[in-house]
Amino acid sequence: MRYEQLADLPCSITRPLVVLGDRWTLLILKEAFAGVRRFNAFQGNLGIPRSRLQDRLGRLVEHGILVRQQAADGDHAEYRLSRKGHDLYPILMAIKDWGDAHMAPDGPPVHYRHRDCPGEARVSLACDCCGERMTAHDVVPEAGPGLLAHVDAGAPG
Amino acid sequence: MRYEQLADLPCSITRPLVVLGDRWTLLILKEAFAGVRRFNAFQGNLGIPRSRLQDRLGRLVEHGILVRQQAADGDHAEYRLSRKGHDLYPILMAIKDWGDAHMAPDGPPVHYRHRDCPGEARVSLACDCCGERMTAHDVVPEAGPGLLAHVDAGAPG
DNA sequence: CGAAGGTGGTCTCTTTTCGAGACCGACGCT
DNA sequence: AGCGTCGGTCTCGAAAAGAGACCACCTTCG
Repeated sequence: MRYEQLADLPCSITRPLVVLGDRWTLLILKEAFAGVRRFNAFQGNLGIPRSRLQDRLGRLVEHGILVRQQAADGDHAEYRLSRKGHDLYPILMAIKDWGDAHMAPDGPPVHYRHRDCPGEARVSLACDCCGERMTAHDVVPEAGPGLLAHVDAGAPG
Repeated sequence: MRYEQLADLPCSITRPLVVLGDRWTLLILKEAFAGVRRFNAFQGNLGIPRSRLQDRLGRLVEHGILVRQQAADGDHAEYRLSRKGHDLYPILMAIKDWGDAHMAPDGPPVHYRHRDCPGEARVSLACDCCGERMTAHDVVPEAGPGLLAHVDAGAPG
């Protein structure tokens, strides 16, 4: 039970990771972005045990990342990305960039191409004020409103 | 044993996730980016069981993401980010952006500020050719050299 | 009608992983 | 000697994952 409590920490990296940080969740979401919507499709594509998939899909629905609904044409279930889920795309693309750079000795297995353009999707870290590119060295952490609210609410320690 | 074999798939999202996709690994790396280098510091900050930490650090060193060395001044061990590890930063920042947007009702707990600038680090997905901002809808997957090499090498199926 | 096949979903049983905390040897200090 | 800290190891009970059978429901097709 200790691990789940990490979600209470005032940290916007830790909190998502408690939801996304496991063996299968991000893989399921990757499939969802590839257009997969059906239980058996997720299961077959990933080789994930059915009970595990059931659990993970349920958790993602609980968190509002996926939405479960009956398909319009038939009556089978569909799992679709919500807006919140859709916003996870940069995370997957950042992983993709790293994978291409460091785990793809033969070059990228897949190009994530820009529609109607020779270019390719790439993630970049930049300053939202001056627009300059940034790396970890350029970053200075500083307390924000969420931290103050957390302290005011009587955080332990 | 099935799960580890996902690393053989020609997919630059799947392969990193087999390394990074678990409860603790990305949290450890988050600490590393925050400047943490010592075993006991990782352990204390995260509350991770010592044996687990030992295992994870070892795995990250094996993958060349962290480098273990004896500290110059003393003789205690240090774990530092390699170049490869350093390149993971955009992933953590993408997670941070999502956490700020969807899991921080009181606002960001921490601002990742640009040094000497009022701005803040933000991840964006853009085309590396025309520079246009992109979302999942603008992306078209297309076979790349890594996929062809994988097929030529006699991939199953 | 009844069999076949697909759907999402559940249950059981075994193996693997995780978590908590004691324990260790090496080193430094006093 | 006595104590504290360091990274690291060991044990053991608890939790999670994996495999695969099983289920009810619905279509389709003979």
